[in-house]
Amino acid sequence: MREKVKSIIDKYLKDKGYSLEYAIEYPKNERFGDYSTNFAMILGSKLKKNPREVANDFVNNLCTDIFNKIDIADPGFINFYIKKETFLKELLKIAKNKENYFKSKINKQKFIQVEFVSANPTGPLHVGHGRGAAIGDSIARILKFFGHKVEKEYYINDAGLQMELLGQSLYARYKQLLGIDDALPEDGYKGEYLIDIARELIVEYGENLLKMEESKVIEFCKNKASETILKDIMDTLEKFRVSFDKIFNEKHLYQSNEVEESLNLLKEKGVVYEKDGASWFKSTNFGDDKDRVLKRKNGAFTYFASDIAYHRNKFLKRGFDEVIDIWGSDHHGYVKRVKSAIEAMNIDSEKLKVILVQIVNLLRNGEKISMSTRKGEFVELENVINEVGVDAARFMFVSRSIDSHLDFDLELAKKQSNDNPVYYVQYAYARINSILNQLENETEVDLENVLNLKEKEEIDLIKSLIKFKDLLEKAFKERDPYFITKGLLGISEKFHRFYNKHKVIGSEKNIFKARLLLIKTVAVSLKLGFDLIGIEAKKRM
RNA sequence: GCCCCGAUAGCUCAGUAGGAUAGAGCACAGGAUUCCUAAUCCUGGUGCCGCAGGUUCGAAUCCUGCUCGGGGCACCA
Repeated sequence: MREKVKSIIDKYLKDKGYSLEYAIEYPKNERFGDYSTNFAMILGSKLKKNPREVANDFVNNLCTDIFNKIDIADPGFINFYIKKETFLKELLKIAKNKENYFKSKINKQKFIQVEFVSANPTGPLHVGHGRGAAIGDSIARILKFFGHKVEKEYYINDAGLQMELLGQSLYARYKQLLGIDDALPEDGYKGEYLIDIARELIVEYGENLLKMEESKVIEFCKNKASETILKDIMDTLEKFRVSFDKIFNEKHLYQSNEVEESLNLLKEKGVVYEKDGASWFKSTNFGDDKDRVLKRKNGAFTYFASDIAYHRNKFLKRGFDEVIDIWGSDHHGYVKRVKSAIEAMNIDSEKLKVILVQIVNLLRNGEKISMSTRKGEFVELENVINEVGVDAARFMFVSRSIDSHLDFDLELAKKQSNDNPVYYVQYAYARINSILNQLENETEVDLENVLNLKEKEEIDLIKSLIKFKDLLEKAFKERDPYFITKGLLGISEKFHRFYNKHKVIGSEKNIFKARLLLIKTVAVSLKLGFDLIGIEAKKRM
């Protein structure tokens, strides 16, 4: 619909030989029509002409019948009032095309990777990971819906010091349980979960591990701990309806020699130099604050080095057209250097989109829950899911724009009332199904029937569906599922209003048919939105 | 010290590539159900858009400086 209006304006501009950028918006106030544009003001100032004159010329040259009226308002807005019939025809179009109505065309299919969560298997996931998971998974669903080829990936840094510490920590716990006095390494992992794993070791192996060579047993503990924890992480994610196409290990980049190759590639490009016994990447050439170390004095590669290899692998080995990395906002200092490295390898850094997810504050009845490790249990994603349910959690996580802090109140997420937006939208869907359950056969509906819709609540509801299409497109283009929740709330609000004022069952036959079509179409639209953010379309509540 | 993000109603947030009287939910008060689920709907008002300048027909939005909050500035991951 919006495109229709836009194409009319574009055609006018083209005929006149102008090209300019302008806005078409939904006016905040209903009395300014259904759509409004500022192009006359922009063109007016360009041509040094009165915007009203420009607007008048546009209106006088118009030939289309989709509008009821067109107003020119000060200081030069053009307000379009769309005919009721135009909306009703649009409703038929949605009803006919179902989900496909909401898909706008893409120029070409791209092969896109979405990499998210990527938490090291050194401990359970916390709520911050949960937000990243909900966002990443939803983005992948949205991209797929619009026709792109998508691969979801989880990256594990299993080559570094952290995993070593994990192994040592587990071994220490194991010894402690056997009554041997041993302290956790400094900066070791203190969580309870390692004690549980240590117990499993005792059940399986008794005291036998003590007989092994120290380096071997730590290696063994490292693998045991990471495998166990990774499995727990994946279980939690599965429960959260998040799955991955691939788990990628940092180790692989060393085994396949890709870290070395990447370093050589950068050397060939002349952006690596030696200083103080270390190898440095000249990232300042690409706008970074300072140069970064790739290979340390002690001969070990930095995490950054393997990350360069990883991104080279994504673009050059696997050929993604676009890569979306979803990181916690505390990693933002990292963006510049990774992009620098990508550019140094002659890859268009625009192809890498790093999405930084803002932090989550977990609240209970408005009180902030401490994030300290002592109370660590509370902030575990697993516990949150168990407490409030997957639907509420996923909805909450994507219900604010990504770069906005999120206050997540556990009590609110559980409330079964209109405070809670999750139930508000799900309830709308359930109400529709409750009506449909009481009916038997499908009825054929045509324009003739639909023309019977004339109540304000009916037209408003249709408008909310049309707007949903714009919001989906926005979610797609901005790569932010937040806009879907916005659309779902909009449709639900209009539906509840309609429902309270008008009957479907028992209304006059033609009206009944038309309303039935209307609510079925609403159900299809809601269902689509639910699917895209991974929440359940409940038929009863 | 340098860099990034934020600051909008009592609270949580929108504000769509500068536009019309700055919006929504919650909270608060009152009302609606003989009838498709009241987890719903209707009616009420609230703002130095952090501060100060600038750009222009027009700024919450763009520019500059400042204040406050969060985060980042390793041969850690």
